[in-house]
Amino acid sequence: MKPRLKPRELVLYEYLKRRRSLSKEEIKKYRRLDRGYQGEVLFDQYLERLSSNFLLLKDLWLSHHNRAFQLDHILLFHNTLYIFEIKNYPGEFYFQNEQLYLDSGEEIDNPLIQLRRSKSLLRQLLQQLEWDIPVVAAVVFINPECSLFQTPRNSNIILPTQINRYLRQFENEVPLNPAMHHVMNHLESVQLEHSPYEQLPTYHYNDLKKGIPCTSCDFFITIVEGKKCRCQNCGQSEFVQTAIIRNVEEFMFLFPDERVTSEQIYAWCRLPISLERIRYHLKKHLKSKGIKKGTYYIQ
DNA sequence: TCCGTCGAATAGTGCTTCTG
DNA sequence: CAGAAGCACTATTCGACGGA
Repeated sequence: MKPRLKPRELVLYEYLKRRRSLSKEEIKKYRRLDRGYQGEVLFDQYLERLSSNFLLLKDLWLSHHNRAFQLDHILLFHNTLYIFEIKNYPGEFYFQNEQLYLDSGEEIDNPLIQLRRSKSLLRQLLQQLEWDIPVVAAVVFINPECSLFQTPRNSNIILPTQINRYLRQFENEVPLNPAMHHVMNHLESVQLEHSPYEQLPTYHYNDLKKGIPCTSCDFFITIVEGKKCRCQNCGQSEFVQTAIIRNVEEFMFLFPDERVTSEQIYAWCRLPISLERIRYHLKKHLKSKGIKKGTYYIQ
């Protein structure tokens, strides 16, 4: 099973939090994204235990009549599609009049409404292609510390304690209809590249702390010993080349429009090593474009 | 056009790992 | 175990740029 990729927004926050302070709003958003991602990874682990009579699509953004919708998990069985929306909320919640509230009484978005919309749009998308495939949808509250009260009956909500029992229904599935491969390939081919609702925080090169963050404690690496560099804070050591390339990837992610030159990366890594050494690794791990002055590197 | 500066390429060095 | 091969790194060379 292909590992689930972290959403771009989450990766961006992880990079930014090491290099500048986040605002309260940014911290809130970062935590929400991280929790969501952890929930999806957790559900992936449940699915890994299932037999192999199904296909799985992860993290698809689709669009039908200009209305975008996201599907965390799509499972394709013999002749049915299952879509699951994962909620990793910790704490206590209750339903009242089709609305979802925090224990404190604050109303939050009802995932059932979002799910209903996704299901409807997916079904329309399939119908347009003349695929008459039933779609089953459910919201999975995956956090073991989540309690839901007054859950509406037949509401397609799966609570943490019900997940295993729910998934057991798939154990005796008949072999997959080969046509489902076409459905999967089609859905993959029409997926949107990014979330249309993605709101990336703004940041500027000059505001970001330069250096290479340690892989285990985020402290900036300052010690180079031979081929390895070491974190002064936790002692974690890493090959200089992997640390540089890791930091180059981060630079490319943060500044996709900037050219990766040896000088640029020399300043970005801020390691006590020569510019030539940086250049050596760039040349080795990336493709160089241009000659002499102005040479830059691409993946 | 000349010349100083900057920056990339390249040849060379020393160390490690592989192989017969 | 010795020589070959590969790798990481450095010193030097060479070319481009730009100001006078």
